[in-house]
Amino acid sequence: MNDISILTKALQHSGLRLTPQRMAICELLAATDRHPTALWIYEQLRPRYPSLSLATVYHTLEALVGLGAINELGSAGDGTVHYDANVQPHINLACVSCHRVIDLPSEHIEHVASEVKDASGYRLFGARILYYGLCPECQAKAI
Amino acid sequence: MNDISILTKALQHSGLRLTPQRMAICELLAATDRHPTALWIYEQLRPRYPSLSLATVYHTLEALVGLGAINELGSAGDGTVHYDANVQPHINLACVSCHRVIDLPSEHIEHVASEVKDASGYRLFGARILYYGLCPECQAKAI
DNA sequence: TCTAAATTAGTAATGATTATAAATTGAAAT
DNA sequence: ATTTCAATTTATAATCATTACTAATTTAGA
Ligand SMILES: [Mn+2]
Ligand SMILES: [Mn+2]
Ligand SMILES: [Zn+2]
Ligand SMILES: [Zn+2]
Repeated sequence: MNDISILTKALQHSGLRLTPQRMAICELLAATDRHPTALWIYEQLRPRYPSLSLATVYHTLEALVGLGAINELGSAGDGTVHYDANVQPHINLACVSCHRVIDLPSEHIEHVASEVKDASGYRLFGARILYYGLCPECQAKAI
Repeated sequence: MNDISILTKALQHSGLRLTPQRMAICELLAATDRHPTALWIYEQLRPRYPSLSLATVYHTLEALVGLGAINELGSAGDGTVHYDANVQPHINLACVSCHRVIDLPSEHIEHVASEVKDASGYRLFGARILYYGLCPECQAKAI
């Protein structure tokens, strides 16, 4: 869904090695429109990389967040951190019942992003633009 | 900084009792422009309420989040959840070094909020509009 | 090939949060 | 006023996502 080279180049440019494990994590992050957790990534890759460690997944995600290559969205009602490989300004919608996170494109949020970049004085690493509630499916179930 | 009656009325209207502990937590939330954690609230109130339990603080915050009376912003680089009693649309800036969260008013984000409310199809509880990075003071220290 | 630093894997430790259960409170109903 | 009963609080234990640690492995460069 996103460009894997953004992720891999971020790692390489910062002097970090592009190991097979990191490459696989970047591939997965770039290919999915989900907003994965460390555990989900680990479980997806385990069949192909049986020796992969969950600690490696956490380390890689931490590195990518520090480089601004992915965003750390936080919990979706499930107590675990969700990540977003799409760092283009957009809105995320989290359902606190089914714990899914989806995207909602928005022109307004692009203005917000440049507003913050220009006026905050902060050195920005990432953004957490997320509304939480009940998705239409889970609303229907709840009735 | 905010209106305490919004918080207390939310509790009462939902059938929850307005106990002294809950009242004190709401007062603190409404009075501060910090974005407190459960532990900070607990430590602030302990002198006045020596018997207060940290569990009660967590329960009250959970209830207020469920009612949409406060927002759950997530971590500011410190691994603990920060809350925001100001649910009016605005931008939050978190410093991952000093773990402070400040507000940045924005007209654009108000448009985003109504956009999401009208077009998402979600029943919304709250928002997490937060940019993270290094504040000007921590940038200066880092040099 | 040799060397040293980076990385990984495996496991232990941490600590924020949640669960549990007994004690307390408080709003009715009698 | 007393009783009743559910809600709430407190204290403590349990959970579990994440981080820390260490030995083994990999890899880039000399
Ligand atoms: Mn997204
Ligand atoms: Mn705020
Ligand atoms: Zn849902
Ligand atoms: Zn700072």
